[in-house]
This record gives sequence, C-alpha cells and structure tokens, in this order.
Amino acid sequence: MDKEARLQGTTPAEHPEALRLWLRMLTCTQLIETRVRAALREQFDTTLPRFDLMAQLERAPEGLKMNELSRRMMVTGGNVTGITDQLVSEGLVQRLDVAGDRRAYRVQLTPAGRAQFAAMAQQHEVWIVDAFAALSEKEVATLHRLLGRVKANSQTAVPSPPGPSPHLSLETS
Amino acid sequence: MDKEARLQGTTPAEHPEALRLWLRMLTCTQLIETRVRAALREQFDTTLPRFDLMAQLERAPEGLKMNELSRRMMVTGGNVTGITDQLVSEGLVQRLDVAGDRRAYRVQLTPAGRAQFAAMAQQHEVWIVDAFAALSEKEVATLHRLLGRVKANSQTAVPSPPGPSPHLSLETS
DNA sequence: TATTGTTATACTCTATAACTATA
DNA sequence: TATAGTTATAGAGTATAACAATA
Repeated sequence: MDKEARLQGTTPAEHPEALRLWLRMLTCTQLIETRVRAALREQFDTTLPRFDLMAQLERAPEGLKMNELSRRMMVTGGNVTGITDQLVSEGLVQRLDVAGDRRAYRVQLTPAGRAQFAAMAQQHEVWIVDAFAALSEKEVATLHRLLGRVKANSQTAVPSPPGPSPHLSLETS
Repeated sequence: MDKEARLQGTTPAEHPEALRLWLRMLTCTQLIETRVRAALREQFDTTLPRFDLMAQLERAPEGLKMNELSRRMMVTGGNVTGITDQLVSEGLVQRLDVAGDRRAYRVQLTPAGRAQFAAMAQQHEVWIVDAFAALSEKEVATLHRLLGRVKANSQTAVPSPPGPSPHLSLETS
C-alpha cells in the first residue's frame, strides 16, 4: 500500500476527492520532475533553473534584462545573477550593454548556447511525451483544459504578493 | 503573457500538447504547494516534511520504525532522524522501544501530536478543497483517474532505483 | 556480516538584505 | 530618491558516507 492508499483507505469520509486528487497530482509531478532533473544532470550536466533561464532566452532572441529574467523565472534577482554567471563562464550566454542605461544589460544566448539548448529541448520533449504516453491526445487535452481552470483559480484566489514566489519556470499563460 | 504562453505561443509545432500539459501541471502544483508551505509555516509554525511525517504516524496508531518512515516519506534516513528529533523536542512524537530488537524503536504521535495534527489536517483539507474549487466533482474524478494512469506509467517506465527519491509525501497507491 | 539508526557534511534552490553604480 | 544589478548570508530540503550498537 503506498502513501495515497494509506492516507485514504481507512477513512474515506475524512478525505474528499479533492484531497485524493492533490496527493496524486503531487506524486505525478514529483516523479516526472525528479527524472527531468536527473536526466538534465546526467546527459547535459545542467540543472532545471539553468535550463529554465536558457528557455526564457530562447524565446527572446534579442535577449532579456536581469529583472525580466527574474520576473519570468519567478525567482529573486540574486539567483539570476548566479545562474547567469555560470552560463557566461561556459560561453552559453553573454551580457550585452543596453544603449541608454549603463546600469542594465541584455542577457542573450550565444550561438553555442542556442545549439546546446536545442539539443536539451529536444530531449526534454521526449522525456515529457514519454511521461504522458499513457494518455490519448484527447485525454491530454482534457487534462490541460481542467488544469487551466485550477491554475486560473489559484492565481486569482489570492492577490498574491508582488514578488516572485517559487519557480514556476517555463509556464507563462 | 506568462511562461506558458511565451513558451508555446510562437512555435506550436515544436511544443506538442504533452509539453503544454506538463508546464501547466507544474505551475498548478507549485502554486498550490507554495501556499500550503506558507500556510503551514504561518498558522502552525511547521514545514511540509514535518506535516508529512505526522501524517504517516497518524495512519499508524501503533507507530512506525525509522526505516518505515524513511521508505514511506521517500527520503533517506538521516533526514528522518532530524525531523523526528525536532518533533520529539516539541512533545509531538515519542520514541518507544521495540520488544526484541534493541536497535530499533517505534515512533508514535503523542496525544499532543495527535491533537495538533488533527487541527493541521482540517486546515490542510480546506486549502486543498479551495485549490480545486473551480472543478465539479465529476471533473475532479476525471483528473484523478487520468493522473492515475500517468502515475502508473511513470512508476513502471523505469525500474527505479531501490533507494528513496525526492519526497512523494503522503501518496501511497 | 548485515541491519538500525545517528552524525557529519555537502549540495541545490531559494529568500532577504546590504551594497555599488547609475538614473 | 529610485532603479539595475551584485554580493553575502541564511534557510529548507535533500543526499552520501562513515560510524556505533545490535542482530
């Protein structure tokens, strides 16, 4: 009997369906995320935040300022500095001056960075497609639609502090 | 435009539905988990792993051995020792000798621990029910069923190392 | 020898706050 | 003053490995 069963089995009345759903969703997410992190480490010697930062830059060919990266990755500025430093030292991204504001600059993928990201993104897609291989296209669409409502509800339920909250990496809508 | 939109919007062909679903699911999970962690901290001055440990013990009135806790929480033993130490020092759990094996003992909720867990679990349920309030009962059931297939697929896809992988807390089936 | 549990250590990921340089 | 970015530090949460006591 696994956790879900232990927590639900004997006292169904105390654990409404929403709670069962949450535990299952948490398990699924963690199973997939753990594998993605491990695979990024093993195959590309990188981490999820680094992959996330490069994914943001790949979407913005002209580059992004640090505060834009911070907002989109939903982490505070100090972290972005650290990740960027690593990627710069490996030649995957570069810092370019912003005309008219000498405090800021754009962070941009280098050609090497674009090449590496393309390879990672291709693999990443395979991992994810595999993870949901048990579902039909229609079922995937249904899940996506229902979770869209959950997401909207979670984002509006609380005014939510202006600052970044834990990494919502890669999601934008 | 949030992360999901940025990552999908301009190149739909490169991002199959499974990838869109994964990003959305990750966002939902993180939104909810972040709120649960913050609320546990604010209202009960505790953490998710501590809540998890107590939830395991609440399911096992006779108590659990450290290695059973480690396996169920899916974290390594050293972590369980640390969390247990904290809870013991606060009088929420106790270590009891196991007859016939002087190396081991059972960890059990104290009456104070049971009382506090009951209060936390009640609140926790409210937070979770709220998080999924946008869905009907039928839709919740649909999500639960579809994610059950995803979970089964993820658990069987890889033989999975015998050791614990990141916390799958609370889920059992 | 194998198992139970503890200790020590390190790593990832994140936040906060003080700081520098520029606006 | 306010903003862009950096640095330093702290904390949660986890893993690995060496260890002691018992089986």
